[in-house]
Amino acid sequence: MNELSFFAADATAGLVEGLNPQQREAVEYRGPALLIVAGAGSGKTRVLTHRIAHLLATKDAWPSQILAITFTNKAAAEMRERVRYLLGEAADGMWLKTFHSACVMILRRESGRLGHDSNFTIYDSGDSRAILKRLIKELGADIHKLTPAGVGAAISNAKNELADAESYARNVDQNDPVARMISEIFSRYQYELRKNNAFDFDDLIGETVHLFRAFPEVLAQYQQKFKHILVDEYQDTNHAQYALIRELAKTASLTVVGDSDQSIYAFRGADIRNITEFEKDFPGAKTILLEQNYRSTQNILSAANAVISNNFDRPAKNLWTAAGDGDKIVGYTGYSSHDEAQFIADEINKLHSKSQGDDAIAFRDIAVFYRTNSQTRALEDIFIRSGIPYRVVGGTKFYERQEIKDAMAYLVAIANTRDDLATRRILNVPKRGIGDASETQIASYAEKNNLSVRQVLSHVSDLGFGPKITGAINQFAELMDNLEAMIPNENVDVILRAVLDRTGLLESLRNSKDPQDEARVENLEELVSVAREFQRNNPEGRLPDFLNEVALVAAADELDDESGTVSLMTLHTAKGLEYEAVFLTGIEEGLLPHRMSFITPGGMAEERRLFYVGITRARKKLHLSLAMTRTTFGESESATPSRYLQEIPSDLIDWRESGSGRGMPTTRYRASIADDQGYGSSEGSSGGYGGTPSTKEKKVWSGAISSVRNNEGLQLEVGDMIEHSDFGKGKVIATAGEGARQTAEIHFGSVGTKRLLVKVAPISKL
DNA sequence: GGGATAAGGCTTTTT
DNA sequence: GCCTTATCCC
Repeated sequence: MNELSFFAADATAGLVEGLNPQQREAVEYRGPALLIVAGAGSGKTRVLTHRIAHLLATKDAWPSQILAITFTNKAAAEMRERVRYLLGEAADGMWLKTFHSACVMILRRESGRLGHDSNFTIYDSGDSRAILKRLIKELGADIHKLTPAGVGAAISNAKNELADAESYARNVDQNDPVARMISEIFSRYQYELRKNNAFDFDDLIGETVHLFRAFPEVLAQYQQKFKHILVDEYQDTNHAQYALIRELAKTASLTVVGDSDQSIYAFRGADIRNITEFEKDFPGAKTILLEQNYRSTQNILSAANAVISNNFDRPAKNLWTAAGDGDKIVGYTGYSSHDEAQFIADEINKLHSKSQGDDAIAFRDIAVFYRTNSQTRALEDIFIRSGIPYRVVGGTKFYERQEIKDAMAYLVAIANTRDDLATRRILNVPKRGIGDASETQIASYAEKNNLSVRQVLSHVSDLGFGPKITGAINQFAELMDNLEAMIPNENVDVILRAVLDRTGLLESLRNSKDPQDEARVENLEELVSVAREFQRNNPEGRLPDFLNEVALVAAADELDDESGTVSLMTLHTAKGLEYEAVFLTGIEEGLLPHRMSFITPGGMAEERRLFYVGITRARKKLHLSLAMTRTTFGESESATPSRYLQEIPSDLIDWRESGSGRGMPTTRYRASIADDQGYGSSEGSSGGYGGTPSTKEKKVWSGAISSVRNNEGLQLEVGDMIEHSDFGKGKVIATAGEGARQTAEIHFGSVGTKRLLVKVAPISKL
């Protein structure tokens, strides 16, 4: 149906054509507050885009008066595209952004009031961790067993609750030395951010709220601007985001869309009460339920409903579909994660094969989900071997690669000269003879004289370095000045090119013997294309704009709909997406639910929602798989099926036989977990399968699957001949210790004599 | 200053 | 099993 033609006939009728009554009401309703409870697959994106288009078509709002918040940049771009299609023209001036990018926009304009320059840097978690690591070391906080990740989480949680370092300190038990240490680190961390002219992810939201509260005239400006505010995935907003919306929506009409059953970001501060208590929060709010699912077959929905109904304390809700039952869900239990992966690869090949005729599913319509990123290893191994084209979405991200971070650090350092973190990162990259000692000296001079590291570079004569180092520093300072001078006039890709060429970054990689460096060169070329692409899309964009965009890319943003590859991603990344065929992997106790959730209040319910999100991503084919043994830490441990599996009515699942002839969790196993709803009480319960594979079978598998370097059991004696993967043949001349701790002194001829830990050394006995 | 090697630590999920 | 750090040596 061509919605455009309806629009031509009547400005608004076409916008509700083909919608069900609830959807239609959600599009047409006008009032101060509207909550759209949108079950999985109930067409909420459609409703949201049609509502925006409807607001514009009825002249209830100008584009510039609309603020719509989505979870990812990709969702925002998609929504803009769809609104444009519906209206037949671009709705320019509309703010269609993520929370973070909307806040960046505001902060860039108003940063002066907060003591920042408008060219501030956005620190990602890696940057934060680097600062925290240094502070922990400086303060000797490691004696309290404080880790950068741990302190970072504490600070992040505080910021999500809108606490700053001072208020955090006030609320801390002063008799608790650990708590006092954390609040000290918090305060110094915040000082570092300010000094470097930087915000971390949480600050983007929190500081915007603080800005609005400290400067009512600024808030008033934005309140006047936005007449309609729409927020997607409202169940995953945290307190800071809630407060932001609350401030802005005081004078505007607010629409929120969400589903409390899909709230999966509690660990990031998401507060499910934001949505469950919306009606209390905004008296007179209208609530509309979307319960008809247009995505999945009945079997898939029934499984999803059955699972989620085990969460108590949730508003009753039942998704239904007019589509038929469809195929049964396929279950599979493998010996090992590699066996599981092999099953998935085989199934994917079947689904994709031409023998399926018109039902053949394209690779891009197939997705594999998992709980933790480390699960990709086995999947990738097997997919490569099976020749299945795949793409890992998220995970070790492009921008987290060392060479990319180095190149980006140059760009950041010239865009924001106050950013010492960036400047210090590249001071000696590539190697130019400014080592650790010199760097520390420069940094402490900066600290003493209240200068940025960059400024110190031009005081080099005061530092008393020898001529060699002085020369290197001067050269570096001049290079940075020249690059910086390019910013106002040159395109981003040109500046990046100059960074790569003039700093010697590319050259040092090209001359390197490390084979990995070849890939790094390619990655840097890829970065240049990214910059070029950015410049094409944003002809007016300057370097700081590019840095913004790059800092805020989300995992799901990388998805390329056109690619002919299977997508691999975490369950968290999968939120909001849908596929013809879905594989849910590692449905085991300890993985889903994850063992960390056993000790987290509400963890079991949140993990169940995660499972629910995964199930509801599937349109036609759903596969649930697990492994009997899983390798963590290189140790192979036996795994038990997830308690969530037995929440699915057994007639919905067709358990395929595994290699052992035992495909499904047995009755005995089921009985053992049947009444287990507590937190973690099943850990250690041995239930297991009708019988775990024999030791022999296990050995065969672990041998077949891995290139594990583990010489356990290998005992060496003086006089033995061995071969080492790097040093070649050698002769044992002495040994010490026993078992796993045995060491051996081995003479390798011309290479010399080495002392090695027998268990882990890459050696074999001849 | 810089490279190589071995010991130690660690994994939940992300903007 | 993989990544970061500590230590040794050139």
